[in-house]
Amino acid sequence: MKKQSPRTRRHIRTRQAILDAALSIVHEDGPDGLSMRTLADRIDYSPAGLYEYFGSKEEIIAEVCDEGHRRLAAYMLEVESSLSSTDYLYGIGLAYIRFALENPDHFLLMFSSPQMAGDAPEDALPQDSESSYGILLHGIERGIDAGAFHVRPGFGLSEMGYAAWTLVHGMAMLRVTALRDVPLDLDAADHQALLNFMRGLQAA
Amino acid sequence: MKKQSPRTRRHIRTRQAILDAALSIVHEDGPDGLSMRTLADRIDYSPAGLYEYFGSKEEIIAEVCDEGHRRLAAYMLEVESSLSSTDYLYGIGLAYIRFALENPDHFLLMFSSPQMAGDAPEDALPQDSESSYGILLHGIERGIDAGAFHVRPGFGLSEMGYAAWTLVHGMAMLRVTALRDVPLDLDAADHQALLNFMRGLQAA
DNA sequence: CTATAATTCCGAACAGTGTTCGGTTTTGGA
DNA sequence: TCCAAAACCGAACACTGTTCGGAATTATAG
Repeated sequence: MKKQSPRTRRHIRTRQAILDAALSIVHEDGPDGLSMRTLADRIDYSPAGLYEYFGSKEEIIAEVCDEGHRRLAAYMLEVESSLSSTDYLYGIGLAYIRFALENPDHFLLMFSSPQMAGDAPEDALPQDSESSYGILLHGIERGIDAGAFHVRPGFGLSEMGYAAWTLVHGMAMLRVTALRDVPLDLDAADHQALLNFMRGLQAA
Repeated sequence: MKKQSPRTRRHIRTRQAILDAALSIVHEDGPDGLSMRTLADRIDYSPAGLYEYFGSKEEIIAEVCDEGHRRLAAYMLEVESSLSSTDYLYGIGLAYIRFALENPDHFLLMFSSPQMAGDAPEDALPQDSESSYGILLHGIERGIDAGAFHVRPGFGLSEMGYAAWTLVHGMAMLRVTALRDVPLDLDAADHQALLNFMRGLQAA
């Protein structure tokens, strides 16, 4: 399992250049600005040449989405783990929303299409500690272990994680779609919604 | 303000036929199946003829989205208003999700694009009792008036409405995108998430 | 009833899209 | 050195939304 030949090395390099250019275009001009021709132009290739590296445009977009999920997870990993369990979970939620607000087109691309999203749902949601959902689950687990969150029949870690995910996802999604340009203090509203969520977790 | 001439009557009739056909195509083949040519074919028109009734494809889609919001509101209006305030609000949330699950493509079309959605956000969200959000607000107001939901500083009707909307929207959105085809009992998870939300509202 | 004007409708075309194919050049290994 | 594989591109195909010119239809005014 050594290094590859210079050819395959260039291959993966230009492959990455394609993905980088695709991501740039999405961030600059939105998903509609991403065409095989503009993409090829940016890296001085012919449109046909791209098909030497990807089977279709959808494949490229799928990889852009994967990168998005990695970055989303990175946002969530930035939260200080020294915080109290409630503050920590609160920070996780804010990080999710912040990623959406700072990368609206990327976020929309990741979660607007029925497929996308690297979900390998065998019989459960991805619990690996490097995926965004896994990090979220970890935050809740901390609260449970600390006795801050109250587990009850039918409402354990999984259900709490689902509830938290849907809440922050709904806030993020609405703020980049229907509530874009609404002149209200949605940060404050998010704050209150998260507090209310945790009140439910803490209730005896 | 009498009836119109037979010409304008035909005009609005074919106009409606276009919208009906567009909605059918979205439901049958998804948004990608909706092209000006397939749309024109279905009502025995030429593609160019459509531009006598709509300025662009986007205009047509915008009206399809408007119709979607009306139908979403209709789902929520079906909830028995004789229920207790908590059961009523619970039903409202389920109706929102049910609409998304039964009309995934239509729902995605309504909430995937940054613009869309008939949001006239002057300085607040639409509170009219015929919009989906207005109905949701009404459900929460009932709980407040009945003393079931506890108002606190910074967390009044508006904030509760926002929190409820984002929660059900997140559940609906994820279930038609990332969580599509996940073999889990998400209905049960939705149930628990809604219960947890209300626990927060009820907490003293 | 007859001109005239407005509306309705379509064929054809334009610029753009993703993708495929054939052929040419470049490269790596035997 | 020779050959095969990989890389790359020009041209084309089928599709998209949209525009334009003209023809057919319909309503209105004289």
